[in-house]
Amino acid sequence: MIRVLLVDDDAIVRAGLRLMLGGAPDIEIVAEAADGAEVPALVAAYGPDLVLMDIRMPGVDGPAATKALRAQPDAPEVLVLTTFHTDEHVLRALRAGAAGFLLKDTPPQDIVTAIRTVAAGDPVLSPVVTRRLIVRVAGDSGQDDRAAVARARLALLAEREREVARAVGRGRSNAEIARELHLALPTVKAHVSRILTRLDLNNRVQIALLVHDASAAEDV
Amino acid sequence: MIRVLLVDDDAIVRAGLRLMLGGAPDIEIVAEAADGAEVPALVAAYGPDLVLMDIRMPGVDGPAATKALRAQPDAPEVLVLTTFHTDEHVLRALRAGAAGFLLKDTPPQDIVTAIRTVAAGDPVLSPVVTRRLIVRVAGDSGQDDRAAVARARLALLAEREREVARAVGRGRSNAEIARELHLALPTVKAHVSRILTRLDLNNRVQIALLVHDASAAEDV
DNA sequence: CCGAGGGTCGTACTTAAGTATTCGGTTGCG
DNA sequence: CGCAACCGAATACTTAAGTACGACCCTCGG
Repeated sequence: MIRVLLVDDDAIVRAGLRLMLGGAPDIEIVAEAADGAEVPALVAAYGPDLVLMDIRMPGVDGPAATKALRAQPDAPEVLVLTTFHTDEHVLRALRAGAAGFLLKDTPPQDIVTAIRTVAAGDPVLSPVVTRRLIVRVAGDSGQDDRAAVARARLALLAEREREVARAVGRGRSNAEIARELHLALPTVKAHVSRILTRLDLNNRVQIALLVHDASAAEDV
Repeated sequence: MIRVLLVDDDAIVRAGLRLMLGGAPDIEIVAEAADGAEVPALVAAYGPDLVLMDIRMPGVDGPAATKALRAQPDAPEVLVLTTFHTDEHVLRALRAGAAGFLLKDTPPQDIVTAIRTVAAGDPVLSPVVTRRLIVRVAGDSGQDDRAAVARARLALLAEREREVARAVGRGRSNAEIARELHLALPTVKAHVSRILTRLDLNNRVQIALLVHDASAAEDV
């Protein structure tokens, strides 16, 4: 039996969902809330397996409530069910730790399926949301290559040189680098100079950009 | 009727899929290929609605074939079906333009459903893949904030100053910027100097880093 | 109308960055 | 062993970056 906590400020929506989920024998709505602020107490009281959460609510909204929830150990899974699917909403919800993101126009049967999937620990996203995520990662095209190339280039440097390069990448001046790495100023200059010739760059800004590229985009 | 082209170097896998999809009355396998190189010709000849594509193949592999395909107008949708789901595989496939990415251990019924979904234009991802995508975008946590903060700071600058800042962000020297923006060197220096004081920075490298932060992470 | 802010440029100066060359010590390799 | 690399450092120099002031023009809002 999947124990569900329903969180939506609209009583009509809650009624609709109750009706919709009533047909599923393995799903039970154990409590309801109209505000994210009530969620922690209800979760503590009823220990639901899953929280069906709206995003837009007065007071504590969905993502905020989700974040608070998921910070706890063995928190229930959160399935966000909403009318709004702007980039901001999607991102906030997923970052808050939601395992699913469905639009309210999803067919009832699919919502039931999604609840089972999320309760089982698998993620579920509406097609629109999936498409955006794909576009987002695919939009990074070349990013990975850039990062790989940058890393390969930095690999050409000696250990100490890479340290200096990283410091340059943090926006440090030669003098600061000298202090940080316990070196004399001329030494730092020598390193920077050799980094520039080795990597065929013109100035420290380009070192900084290269270092940044190298540290970006780890892979999916 | 969904017309499918089957692409997999393993004849046994193709036989298995043929059997698996035989039960679906609305799905028809119109052709098969064992190599990505054959795909363009077969697509041209049979005009399938969907290509069920393996990733690892001798010669032209799945992502390469997908990329070639999707470059054409009204190309068929591509559903990648594979045993391997490393980050690299997933990314390459999605970037190549695949609309779906399923693992071969997906239950037959779900594969059939996925084919219908993808043929209808909606994306489909295996839970593992979905989870990675979520982790990836969620992993950017704070990135957005950094980007937003960076953009807000750049917004403090006048239009011309921002242009100079962007040039600095490209690793340009003052002299180069002067040439690019048709300015005198002193003017560029004046701009850079005012950017530094306004944004409370110490040197041009930090301007570059700020510009980079600002241009990162557009939003889903 | 006049001041504020943007944009441009100039001169003059200080400081930081980058180059060149040389040196000494260490470690690893053929 | 001898050579090559890495690491640290020095001196001396050139060039770029950054600061400080002053000046001019333009536009826009009080």
